[in-house]
Amino acid sequence: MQKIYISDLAKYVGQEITIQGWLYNKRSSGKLRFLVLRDGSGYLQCVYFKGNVTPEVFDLCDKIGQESAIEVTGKVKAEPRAVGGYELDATHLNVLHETHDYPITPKDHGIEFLMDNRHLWLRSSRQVAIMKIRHRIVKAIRDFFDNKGFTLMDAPILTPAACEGTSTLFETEYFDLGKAYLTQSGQLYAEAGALALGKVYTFGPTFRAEKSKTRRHLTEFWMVEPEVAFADLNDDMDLAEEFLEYIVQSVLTDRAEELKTLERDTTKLQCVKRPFPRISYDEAVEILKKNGVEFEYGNDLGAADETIVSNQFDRPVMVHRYPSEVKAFYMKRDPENPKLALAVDVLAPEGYGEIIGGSQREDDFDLLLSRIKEHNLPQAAFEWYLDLRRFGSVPHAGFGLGLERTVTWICGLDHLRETIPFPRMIYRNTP
RNA sequence: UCCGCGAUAGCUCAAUGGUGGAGCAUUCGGCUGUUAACCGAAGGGUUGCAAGUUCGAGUCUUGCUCGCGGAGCCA
Repeated sequence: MQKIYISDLAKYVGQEITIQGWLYNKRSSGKLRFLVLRDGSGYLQCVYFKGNVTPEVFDLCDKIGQESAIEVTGKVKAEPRAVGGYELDATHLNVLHETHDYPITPKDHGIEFLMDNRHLWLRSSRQVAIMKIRHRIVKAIRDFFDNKGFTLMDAPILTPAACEGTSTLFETEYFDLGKAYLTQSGQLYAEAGALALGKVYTFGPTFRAEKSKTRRHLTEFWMVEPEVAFADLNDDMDLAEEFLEYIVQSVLTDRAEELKTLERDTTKLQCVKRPFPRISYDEAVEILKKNGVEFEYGNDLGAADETIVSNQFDRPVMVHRYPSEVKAFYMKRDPENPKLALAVDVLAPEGYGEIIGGSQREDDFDLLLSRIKEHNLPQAAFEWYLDLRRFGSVPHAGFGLGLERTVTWICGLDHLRETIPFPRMIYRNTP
């Protein structure tokens, strides 16, 4: 008997096949048993009619519980009444592992219970859809940069010191060398890479020990950070908007089914086409004032402020040239106004907030050194980084995109904890 | 860290200071087209922990633990 996956059913209409999977749900009506099978590639309703199967098989249908591992055999038929459009006229049922009392039932559950059972929750159709979209986004990220001649050059996860000096770091002992820290950004290493290879990107997990407790923060999250030599802030924004358009359109094209499962309003995603609006920090402050917000010039935009600004547009908006005081030490000052940093934040629409933070980097040795001193950073730890300005320094720029925030936005979720298989948050590090 | 809310059956939730219930799940029975199927029955409880007020506490008070929502910080 030919063993196939549910995703390939269309090719086997009228043929007898076997599928291995798990019992997702079960319904019955008199002499009929409807077993809904999932195999990771899709869902299939298997119909067992009492007159077509042995009494043993029919009894088994009643006996096995949700998530039992099973092997079903029968004839594939097109069936408009069934979800997915196909159905299995089943004749055999082989139980590989009988299961009872599976915790996650078809009714509602609370978030604490679901998070405690994250390892099982991942089997639910909604979580499967999110993971497939996450994977498609990761693939789009890699394809985009690979196709543009970027080299993937990953940064270390164990680092000797803070990359930015502000965020709190996870600390660990490192043999006889004292403390090491889990990286909070691969950027500084990406800069070294850009001066070696021209165009690079890092893509990996990063860690922040901030005691953030919101729907937009994880202590461990994935970030992709491109870095380009001979690029300025405008080049950086050009790259960011092309990148985001590519990601969103890839998901729209290839994960329509999953977006439907999530009941995502895709008309909002279809708007994500170049060019994106570009406004300065000053213009953003004007928008806030027009909307009656009491905003003190010089502060960073809060979550509510970001929502007001992004609600003015139907696609991501790029806010550039922030006051340098609220931005990181390595960002280059605007030559036309040294109080401003050549930074850009990309705010996702629909209130999803910042998904990208980027900048043109300070490429002048003396200015960078003075910033390091202003921020009270240990100069010795940054000597290698200063070397990048000692030897062949050139204008360069890059940005970081938070993967989980991007998945949250594209999936239309209200919390990013569902976008990573096993979220790490301030009050949770299990399972 | 700060502000607010919560913890009752395996799960989701009810219960005026006065005999702790329902739906789902489970078990049993019924139905030849179910779509979170439906109908009937049964089993299932140290009301988060500790103390206090009261004739009497799931309910009121205090402390603790755990969690949720929001803020700040950020991607």
